[in-house]
Amino acid sequence: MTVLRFPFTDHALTQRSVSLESQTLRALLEMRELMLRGEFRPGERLREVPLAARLNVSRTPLRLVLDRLAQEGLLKARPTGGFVANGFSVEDIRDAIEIRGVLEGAAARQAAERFKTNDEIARLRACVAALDALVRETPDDFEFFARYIDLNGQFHAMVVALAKSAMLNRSMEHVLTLPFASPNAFFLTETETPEGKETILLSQAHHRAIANAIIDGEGARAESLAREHSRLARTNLETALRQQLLTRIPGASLIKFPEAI
Amino acid sequence: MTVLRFPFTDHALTQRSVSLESQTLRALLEMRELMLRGEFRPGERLREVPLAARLNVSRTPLRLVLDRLAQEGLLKARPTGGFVANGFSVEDIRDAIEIRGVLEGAAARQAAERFKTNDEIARLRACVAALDALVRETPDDFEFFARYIDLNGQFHAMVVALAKSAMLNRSMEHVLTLPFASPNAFFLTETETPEGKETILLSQAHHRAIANAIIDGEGARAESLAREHSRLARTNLETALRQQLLTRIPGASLIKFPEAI
DNA sequence: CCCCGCCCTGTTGCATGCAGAATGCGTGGG
DNA sequence: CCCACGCATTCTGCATGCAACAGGGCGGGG
Repeated sequence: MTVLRFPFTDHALTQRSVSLESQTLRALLEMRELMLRGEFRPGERLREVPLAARLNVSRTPLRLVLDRLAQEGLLKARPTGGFVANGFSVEDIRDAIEIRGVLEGAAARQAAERFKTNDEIARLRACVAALDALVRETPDDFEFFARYIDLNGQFHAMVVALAKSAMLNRSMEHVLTLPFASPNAFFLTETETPEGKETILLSQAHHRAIANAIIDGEGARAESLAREHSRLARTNLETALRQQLLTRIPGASLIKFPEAI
Repeated sequence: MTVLRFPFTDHALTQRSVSLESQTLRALLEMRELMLRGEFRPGERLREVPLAARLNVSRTPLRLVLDRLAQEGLLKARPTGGFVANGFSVEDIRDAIEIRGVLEGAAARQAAERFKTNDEIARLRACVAALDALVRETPDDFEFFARYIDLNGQFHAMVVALAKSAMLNRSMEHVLTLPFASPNAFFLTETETPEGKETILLSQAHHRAIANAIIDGEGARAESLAREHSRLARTNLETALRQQLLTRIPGASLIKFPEAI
């Protein structure tokens, strides 16, 4: 998710001319970007006035954004007012992955149990086939990365969509607001470790099996497969921890370590 | 959750003298109350100026509240701006219960798997014992109702707390912002149907079994029990539907029926 | 030397005013 | 008669100013 950067950070020139979206949305996107880039240390207090100046918005939309980020979990509201950048422990990341696994498991089961049109099945198969073809090639260039991340994200989104549960969608979105809970969070660490390639192949085997279970209506199997699939992310987390690669995952700067960094 | 009501709805008298809390919090609580009481029909557009007048706040804190309620799912932001009261189908309620079940299942399993202090175990046992004693009495008065709702809520909260996962807590809270997903949502229908008493006893049997499984470290059992436990809410939902008792659950007015009400 | 309390500055919470955009209605044309 | 277009009236998004509050530092007392 790339975010538009503006070529100026200067004076209070009327932004109306360049802003194609609302101030609030612009500020929200840019603020998320700033946080995920690690512009704020965990625990750091965020002051509205300088932030507003930095984002080129007034305090009114900024406060909306801060409130929203607090709901998403990236910020924490202080009881006395104001906000603080939130930090996440490695345990938190494990737990977030666990919850994604649980929800994806539920999604896969419901997807298996509920009615699916031929078109939906075809698109699921197509997504898996595309991933199959991609991981067989393995040209480790940027094009490959982008395509894998796209297709992997599509697959996971498709499973949730096939569950046809607006409520599940809602919960899933909520979990995924935490960047390191995303199915793609550990892709970069996968490409940089010796066992990474293996992991990607295993991951794709999971995708195939999950899709088959869904198509065949095997709910219990779909669920346990999806859960196990999410454990790959956890394995990747441990590997990344061992190899000090954690800076490669999104939102890395928000991770609090017990001792030094 | 009773909400303070103010004895005046009149002119723009400076509220500073009577408001013990922030305007935003007051407006948030009152707005939730209004929605759950059915003051807005599903799909109805909410206009800021009259609402602000009604809640005796200015538009600035009100907009924070509306934005927040939209995140919680009670409102929906229109693409062109403004908000609309959200409606929920019976399917949505089923799905929300399902997700609560899935998350509570995960909580129960993690609670079983993770370390528990003697004190925590004692408090869990005490809660179950209190519920046991309560349901054995069965004096169907208001006092009983209040106590059951309190203890039942405590039990469910305790299971989540024992999972010791801030992330799970966060997800659970998010699901529970939908009133009909709460573990207590169907209590009133339970007290009004012939099979209700039976259901309460069965529910309590579940509580006992879940607690034992957690204490004994039987994760898989705890999970499947907790899931099955949530199915009681679904059964209650179907019963309530058959007997037209759906108006007794919180947020009833937000339910959209295919045909007439 | 340490702790408690007061004052002062910086910061947040909120109200309000303004400008631009949406929506609904009326009118005219097909 | 129906549809489309334009205008007027809201309504929302946002900036700004003000007042109260927090919290940090300094001074005085124990």
